[in-house]
Amino acid sequence: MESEELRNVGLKVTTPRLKILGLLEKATARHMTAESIYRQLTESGEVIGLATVYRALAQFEAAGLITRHHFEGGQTVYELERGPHHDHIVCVRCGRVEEFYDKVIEDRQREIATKLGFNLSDHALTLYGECSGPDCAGKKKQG
Amino acid sequence: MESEELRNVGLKVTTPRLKILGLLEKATARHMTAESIYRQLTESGEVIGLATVYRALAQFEAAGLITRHHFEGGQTVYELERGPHHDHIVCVRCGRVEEFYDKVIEDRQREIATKLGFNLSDHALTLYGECSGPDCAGKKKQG
DNA sequence: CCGATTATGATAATTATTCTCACGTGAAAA
DNA sequence: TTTTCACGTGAGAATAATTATCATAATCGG
Ligand SMILES: [Zn+2]
Ligand SMILES: [Zn+2]
Ligand SMILES: [Zn+2]
Ligand SMILES: [Zn+2]
Repeated sequence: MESEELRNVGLKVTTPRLKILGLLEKATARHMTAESIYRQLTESGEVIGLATVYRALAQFEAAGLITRHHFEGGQTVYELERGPHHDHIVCVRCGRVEEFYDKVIEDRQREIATKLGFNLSDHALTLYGECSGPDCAGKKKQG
Repeated sequence: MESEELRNVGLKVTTPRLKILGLLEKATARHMTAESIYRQLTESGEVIGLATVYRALAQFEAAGLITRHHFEGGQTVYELERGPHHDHIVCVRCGRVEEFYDKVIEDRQREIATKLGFNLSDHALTLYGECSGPDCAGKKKQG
């Protein structure tokens, strides 16, 4: 139950928090912006403030329930922190996001940080390119 | 001469552009924000508009003269595109930025993109951690 | 030097996010 | 249950970063 998740991290169980967590669970879109979360909830009849969405997301992130990513183009997305760590590759044409995990890269990062005298605490790796998905395949070389 | 650089990429040689390029050359700080560039120029007596700084930076980036990086904490920095590609490691405490290049990681990225059906065009890799520099060494565990 | 074109500075407008605050709610205690 | 009160919430104001507007000014080929 989502209520448990909230209690486990010391957050009161409130309707807005449950709605937001619930939305993120419905893997409809693993990566959502604060705005899209607000919009989806509002459009489905919920009465919620955008500020509440931002507040909840910040708390969830601090509690480790979700992760935030800054992609180019100014979009900041959030996703549930379920399963192991992974990084992203974003299609610069259609915006599709895929995930990947590469042990070699992860290990190298730690080595590099150590070599430079840093105590690695986090990292952000995002690849950008054109994908071959249905939304992109036919759009080559056109406006 | 910086004027050459501008002409080579098809940009008119203007005072603001020269001042900004010049500032970036004076490796005083390899990584600068639009605001810091504006401030330094203004404080040194130049009359320049912040909008002009943003415009010039965008044009320089489009022309490949400089590169832009989005770091956590909302800071967007620009740096001259001189020498080979590199990524960054940022100290989360003092903000110090170091650069590194790792062939293993660069190669893996390309392989990963290919495997996922993407035509890799760019990537952003930033490591975060605490450094052992002079500004940080003594600040452990204190506010 | 001249004029068409492009750039610039001041400032308004946008966008994304955070803050403020009066009011509402969760949950521990009575 | 009811009480209590710290904490959460919605609406909208306030910030911060970036972009757009526009009248004026500078660039540069002729
Ligand atoms: Zn990773
Ligand atoms: Zn993801
Ligand atoms: Zn790289
Ligand atoms: Zn440091």
